Amino acid sequence: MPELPEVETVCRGLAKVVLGQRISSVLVRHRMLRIPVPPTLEKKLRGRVITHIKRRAKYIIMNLDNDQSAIWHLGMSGSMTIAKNQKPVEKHDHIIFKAGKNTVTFNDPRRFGLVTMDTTKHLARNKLFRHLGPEPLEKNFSAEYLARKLKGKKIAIKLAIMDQKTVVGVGNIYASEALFHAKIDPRRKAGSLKAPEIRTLVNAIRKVLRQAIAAGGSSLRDYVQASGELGYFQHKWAVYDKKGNACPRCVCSPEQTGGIKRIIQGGRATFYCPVKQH
DNA sequence: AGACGTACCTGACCGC
DNA sequence: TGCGGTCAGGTACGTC
Repeated sequence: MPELPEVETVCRGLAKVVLGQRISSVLVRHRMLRIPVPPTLEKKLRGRVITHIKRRAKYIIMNLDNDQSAIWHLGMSGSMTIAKNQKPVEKHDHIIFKAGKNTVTFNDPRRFGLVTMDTTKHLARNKLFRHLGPEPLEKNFSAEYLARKLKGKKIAIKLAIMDQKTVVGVGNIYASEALFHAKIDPRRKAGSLKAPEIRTLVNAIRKVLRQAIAAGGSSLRDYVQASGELGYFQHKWAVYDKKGNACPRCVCSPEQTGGIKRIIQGGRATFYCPVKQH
């Protein structure tokens, strides 16, 4: 599930509980994630206090009091769970650590996720972060920036905004959602967008991400009492996974037009309204 | 350089 | 019930 809003929600949930806490134990049950879990992970985490937790793109960064940082990524199927009392170990629980009185579990069936370590001051130069574009919710992701970035590009606009070098955090769901709100056809060549369309798109990306974060935040209130699983919240998509349906405020009849369309771009499903998006 | 395609991995679901 | 095929929210890398 994790795109930017989910990762942000996981980050906030973790911060609430483990920030300032000391890690007393670390168990790694499976070392072959997207990249191997560093052999020194346990040693570098155990006994350390978590001093900061933040998100960069879809990565979670935990700063420790030894100038080291743990870098987490949830991949396609990863999750983090917090429990006051350690629950039974489940299949695909790869990393389990205790911070203060809580136990945090990283579970990832497909193992596209990762955890690694780096020196905190070297983070920006880390291979995982070096090529990343701006954060979509920060000021440097502007219409002017995006126009410059898209200029002359022949790839479809949907693929362009999913490219983490263009802007980070926009995954397959929010790419479709943002383009729907901006009324832009996902198949358009990125370089063909006019300045006003780019401005609208920047605002639409911001809007769908902010709304999703807000939805996640509201589901966080009772997170420990509930399942303890962070970042998995109900959300209403306008077009994603809605093939054949009427889109919100639909002006056409889906019986005649076929409603929301599903196509494949770059091997991934794209959903859009052929009537509203041009 | 940019545009593609493919690979990594497990599980859920669907039709036969 | 079993089996094969397809699909899934991400990213890196190889090839043209």
